[in-house]
Amino acid sequence: MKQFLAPSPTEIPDLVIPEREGGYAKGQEMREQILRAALILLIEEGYRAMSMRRVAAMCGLKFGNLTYYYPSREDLVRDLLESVVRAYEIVFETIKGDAGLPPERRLAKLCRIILEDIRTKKTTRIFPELWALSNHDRFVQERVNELYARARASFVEIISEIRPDLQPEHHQVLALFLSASMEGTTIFAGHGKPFEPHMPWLENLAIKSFIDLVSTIRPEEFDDGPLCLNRA
Amino acid sequence: MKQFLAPSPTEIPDLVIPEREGGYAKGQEMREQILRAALILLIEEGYRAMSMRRVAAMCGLKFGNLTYYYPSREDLVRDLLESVVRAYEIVFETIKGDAGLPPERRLAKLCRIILEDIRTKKTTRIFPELWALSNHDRFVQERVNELYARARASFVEIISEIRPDLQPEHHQVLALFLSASMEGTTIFAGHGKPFEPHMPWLENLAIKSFIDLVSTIRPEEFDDGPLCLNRA
Amino acid sequence: MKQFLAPSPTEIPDLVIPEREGGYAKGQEMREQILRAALILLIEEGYRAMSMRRVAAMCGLKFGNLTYYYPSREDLVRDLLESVVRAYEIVFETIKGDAGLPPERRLAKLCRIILEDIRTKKTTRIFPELWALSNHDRFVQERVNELYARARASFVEIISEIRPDLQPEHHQVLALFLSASMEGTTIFAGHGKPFEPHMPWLENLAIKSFIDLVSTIRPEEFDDGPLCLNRA
Amino acid sequence: MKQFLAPSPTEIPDLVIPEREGGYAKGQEMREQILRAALILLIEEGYRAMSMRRVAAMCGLKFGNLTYYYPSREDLVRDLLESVVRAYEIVFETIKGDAGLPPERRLAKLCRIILEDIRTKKTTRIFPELWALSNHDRFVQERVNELYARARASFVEIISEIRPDLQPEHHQVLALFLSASMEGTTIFAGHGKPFEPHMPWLENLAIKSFIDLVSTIRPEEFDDGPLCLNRA
DNA sequence: AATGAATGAGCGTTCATTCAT
DNA sequence: TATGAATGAACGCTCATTCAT
Repeated sequence: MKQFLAPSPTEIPDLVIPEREGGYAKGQEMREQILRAALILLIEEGYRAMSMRRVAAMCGLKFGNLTYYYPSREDLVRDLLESVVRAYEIVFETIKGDAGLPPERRLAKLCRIILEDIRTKKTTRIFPELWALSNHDRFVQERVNELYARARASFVEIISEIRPDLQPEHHQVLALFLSASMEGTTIFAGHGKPFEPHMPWLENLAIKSFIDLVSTIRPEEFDDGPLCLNRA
Repeated sequence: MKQFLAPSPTEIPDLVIPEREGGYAKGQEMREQILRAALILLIEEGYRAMSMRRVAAMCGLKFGNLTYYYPSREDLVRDLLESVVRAYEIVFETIKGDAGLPPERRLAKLCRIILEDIRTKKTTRIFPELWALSNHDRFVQERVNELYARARASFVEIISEIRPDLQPEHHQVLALFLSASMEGTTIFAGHGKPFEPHMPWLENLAIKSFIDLVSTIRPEEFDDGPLCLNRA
Repeated sequence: MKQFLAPSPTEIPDLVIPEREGGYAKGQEMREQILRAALILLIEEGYRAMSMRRVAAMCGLKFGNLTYYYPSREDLVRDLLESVVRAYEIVFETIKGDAGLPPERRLAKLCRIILEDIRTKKTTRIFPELWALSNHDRFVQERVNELYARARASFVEIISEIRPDLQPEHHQVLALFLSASMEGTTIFAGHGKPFEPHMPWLENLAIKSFIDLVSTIRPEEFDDGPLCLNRA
Repeated sequence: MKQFLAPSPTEIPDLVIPEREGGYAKGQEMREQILRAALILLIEEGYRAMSMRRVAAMCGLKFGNLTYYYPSREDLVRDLLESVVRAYEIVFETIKGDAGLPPERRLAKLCRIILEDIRTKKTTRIFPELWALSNHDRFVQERVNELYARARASFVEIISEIRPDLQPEHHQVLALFLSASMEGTTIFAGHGKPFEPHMPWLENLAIKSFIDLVSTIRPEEFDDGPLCLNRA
C-alpha cells in the first residue's frame, strides 16, 4: 500500500505509529494498515471519503472488525492525526543536530526541507484538509497548533542566533512569518498545482527574502511598519 | 442574518449576487437569502454542514422548495462560490484606480487590504475550505485559480513598475510569492487564530520584506538562490 | 421531433390526436407536441422517465404551464394512450376494404402488416410497457383490451370466411391464437432484438402455420387436442 | 407469505436462492424473505412499487437493515432476477430426461408445461415487467435472453429429432417461433386475463399447429413463404 | 396561456454506532 | 479477534400536485 503514497523526498515518513503495550504483533500491524488506508483515502479523495466503511474495505477488513480496532470514527481520526503529526515532529528534532553550520545556512536548509515537503502529494493534500478541519474541530486545531509551534521553535532557535539583539517576542513573530509564508505556497506550488514547476524559484526567493528580513529588520519596524510606508 | 457575519472591514462585500431576469422580486430575495444561509453554514460549521436541508431550514424554506431554486447541491455550491469570488474580483478592479501613488505605497496598500481581509471570519473560514475542496473538485479548483490569478495581476502591475528591468516571468513569480506568503497567514493569524493579535506586526514584516525583495532581487537569484546559500 | 421516432413502415401513424372544440389552434398544437414528447420519452427511456417535468422540458415548456394542459399525470397518460391506440384502430378499419382478395391472401397480408409494425421501434418499445402497466392499471388494461379486440375482429372476419363451418367461438379462439402468436414475436424479433433479422422467416412460418391451422383444424380438436397427443 | 403467490402448478418453483457461505442461518432466511417480499411486490403492484423501503417494511425489517443485506437496489433486483430465472432453468434441465417418449409427445408436453406456467399469477405478472425492463436495462435484457435461449435449446433438441433433414438454423427459427407464439399468450390468457378460461383450447391449437408446422415445413418455405402467398 | 412558487412525499444511498455471536 | 446483524439518521434527488400571479 505504501507505494500509493508519493514518497517523502528526504526525511519525513508518512506515519509514525507508536507501539501499544499489551497487544499482539498482528494487532499492531493491523492498526498500521488501517491508518495507512485512512491516509490514502484522505489524500486521494478528501476527508469525507475517509469513512469507516471505506477504510475497512481498503484493508480487506470486515466492517465490524474495524470497530474493534477503532470503536468510533473519532478514534481513528485522532490516531491518524497523531501519527501524521508525529512524523513531522521527528524532522524538527533531527534538524537541531546541525549545530555546526552557520545559522544562515541552517535557516536555508530548514526552509528547503519544508518547501520540498510541501511539494509532496501527501503534504499538499493533507494540510489544507487539516486547516479546514481545525476551524471546526478543537482536537485537530490543537494538534495542528502543536505541530506548527514545534516548527517555529526550530526557526526561533536559528533566528535568535542571527539576531540576539531582538526580543524573544520578535523572534517568535519572525518565525511565524517565515512559517506562514512557506505554508502559503502549498496551495499554489504544491503537488499538482499550476506553479509546482516554479517551486525552485520560490525556494530561492523565500530564502533570500527571509534572510534579508531577519538580518535587517529593526525593532521599531515591527510596530511602525517599514519606513515611510506607514498606514496613513 | 447579516449580523452573524463578521463585517468585512473596508471594501470586500460578502456576496455579489447577479440579478436574474424574469422572476418576481421575492424569488430574487429568496435566492439571496439562500446563498447567505449557505455562506453562514459554510463559515460556522464547514462544508459538510452546508447541506440542502440545513440551508432550507435556515431560510424557513421547506426542503422541496429549496430544490425549486437550486435543483441540485452542485447548483447551489456553484452559485455560492461564484458570488463569493465575484466579491473579491470587484476589489481588485477598484484597486487599479490608485494610479497616483508611488508603486511601493500601492504595494503596501494592497497588501494591507488583503491581510486585513484575511482577519475577517468569512475569509479565515472560507478559504481553507476552498483549498481543501479544490484538491478534489475541478470546479472549485478553477474558480479559486481564477481568483488568485486576478489577485496576482494586481501585484504584477505594481512589481513591473518597480522593476521594469526584470522579465515578465520574474514578475509573475514574485507576485506569486507575495500572494502565497500572505495567504499563509490565514491559518496562523486569521480570525480567532492564536496569532490574530500579531497580524499588525505581520503586516509590517510582510510589507518590508516584500518591498526589499522586489527592489533588490537580481535576475540570477531566481535560478541560483541567494549568494553562498546554494543547495549544495 | 417527429424524426426521432422510427417511422412506421407503411400505414400506422404514431399518434392520432382528436381535435378539441373551443380551443385555439396553438393549444391544439401544443397538446400534440406534448404527446409526442411523452411518446418519445416512453419509447426511449421507459414509463418511469415519462415524468411531467421531463415532458415539459422536452417541449421547451415551463413546468407550470404543462399543468395547464394536463393538470395531472394521469390526464397526460390517458390522452397519450388513447392517441396511440387510435392510430392502430385506423389500420384495422382500412384493412377491411380489401374485400376483393381471397381470404388466405388477406390473412397473409394482415399478418405481414402486423409483424412489420412489430419491428418498428415504437411498437417494440411501447407494447411491453403497456402489457406491464395493464396488469396494475385498469384504464390501460381496458384500452389495450379494446385495441386487441379490434385486431381480432379483423381476423375473425377472414377466418369465418375460410371456415364458415366452425362456430363463432372457435373463430374467436383461432383469431386469439394468431394474434397472441404474433405479439409474442415482439420480445424476440422486434426492433433491436437479437432475432430482428429473422423476422422475415418468422413471417413466413407464421403465415404458413396460421393458414394450415385455420384450414385444417377440426372442431373436436379444440377440446381434445390434436389426435393421439392428448394430455394423458 | 407464500400463500400470496399463486402456486406453480406442477414444477416451477417461485425462487431458487443459492446458499451463501458464511453467515448465520438467520441471515440466509432473511435474505430469502427479502427476495420473496420483493417478488410479491413485483407481482402485485409492479416494478415501481418494489422499492427498498416497501420491501423492508414487508419483511418487518428496518430500512437501514435492508441495506445491510442489499446495499443497493440494483443488488436486490439482480439477486431477485437471478433467483427467478434459475427456477425456470431447473425445469428445462429436468425436461431433458424424458428421452423415452416420441418427440411429438415430448414437444406437446413441453408446450403444456410452458403454457400452464403462463397461467400462473407469478409468470403472468413478472414477464411483462421483464420485457418492459429489458428494453432499457442491459442486465435484465441479458438474463431474459439467457432464459429464453435455454428454453429454445429444449425445443431445438426435439425439433431436430423430428426433422433431422433441416439445417440447424431452421431448427433455431422454428424453436423461436414456437417460443414466441406461446409467450404471446401471456397477455391474453394469462392469470386473470379475459381469455384465461380459453387457455386449454389455446394449448390444443398451439400444439396441433406446432406439430403440423414442424412436420410439414419445407426448407424453401423459410425464404419464400408459403406457396402462392408470397409477398407480392 | 404562461410563469413562479410552495408543499409533501418517496426514493436510493451512505454512514456511525451498537450489539450479539 | 473477527463476523454478522440491527438501528437511526441524514443526505441529495425526483416527483406530482397545488396555487398565486
